[in-house]
Amino acid sequence: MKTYTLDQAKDELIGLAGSFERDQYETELQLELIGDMIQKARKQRKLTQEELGDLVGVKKSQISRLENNTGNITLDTVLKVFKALEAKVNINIEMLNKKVEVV
Amino acid sequence: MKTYTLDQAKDELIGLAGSFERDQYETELQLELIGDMIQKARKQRKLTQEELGDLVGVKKSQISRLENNTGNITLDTVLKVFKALEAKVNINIEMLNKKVEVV
DNA sequence: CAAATTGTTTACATTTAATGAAACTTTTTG
DNA sequence: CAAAAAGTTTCATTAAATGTAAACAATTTG
Repeated sequence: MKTYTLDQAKDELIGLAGSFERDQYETELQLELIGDMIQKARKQRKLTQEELGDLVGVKKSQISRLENNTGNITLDTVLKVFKALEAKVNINIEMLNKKVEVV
Repeated sequence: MKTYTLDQAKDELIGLAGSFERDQYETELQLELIGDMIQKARKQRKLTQEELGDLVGVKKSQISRLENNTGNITLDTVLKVFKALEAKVNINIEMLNKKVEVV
């Protein structure tokens, strides 16, 4: 596998490895985690990288790169991949410390 | 302003325009909406595009492009901008129709 | 209304994401 | 273990994101 940080996150966010108690993964958006979420979703679908690649319309090598957080993925790519995985992507923006001027 | 679709979304997702009842915006991730979320957050902070640009480290023209959904933003940029806006970005992946093979 | 501020668009350069092909590595299977 | 399958990495190319500056346009203000 890869780094420990990812595994920690996975355990915490997705439940124990191997179990499918949840079908919804939520976390703070981080570049390093998006690839992992792709991989997790792909494995849940029991697809190989090549199969997912076929669904998305790219080669398996590209899927590998996306999963391994090479570079800096674009939103378009995120959406394409999760659409192929029949997953819905939600985003949530939380404003911190309400410094809003009350005019 | 821009298109009606965005306004509809805003009304539905963020509450009536002008009111700040919510400080959290959540929606299905769409390329066309991310720019709007940036703009909404920026305005909530009472910042001009130039000021936000300074915080992020880019020119105001770039902020404009991001808000107007020119192109296809990268996750890195998404994170940079919302960090400057002191906002937390959460992402949520929801697996649809559980086609998971039960091995 | 005129000036100032704010936001948009364009032109051009630079960087980088996306991608395929093929070699290479790792894992799985029989 | 050997073959097959799955995954990773390298090399090269293309397209697009990003950056800056400057010209424009729109909005706000006095």
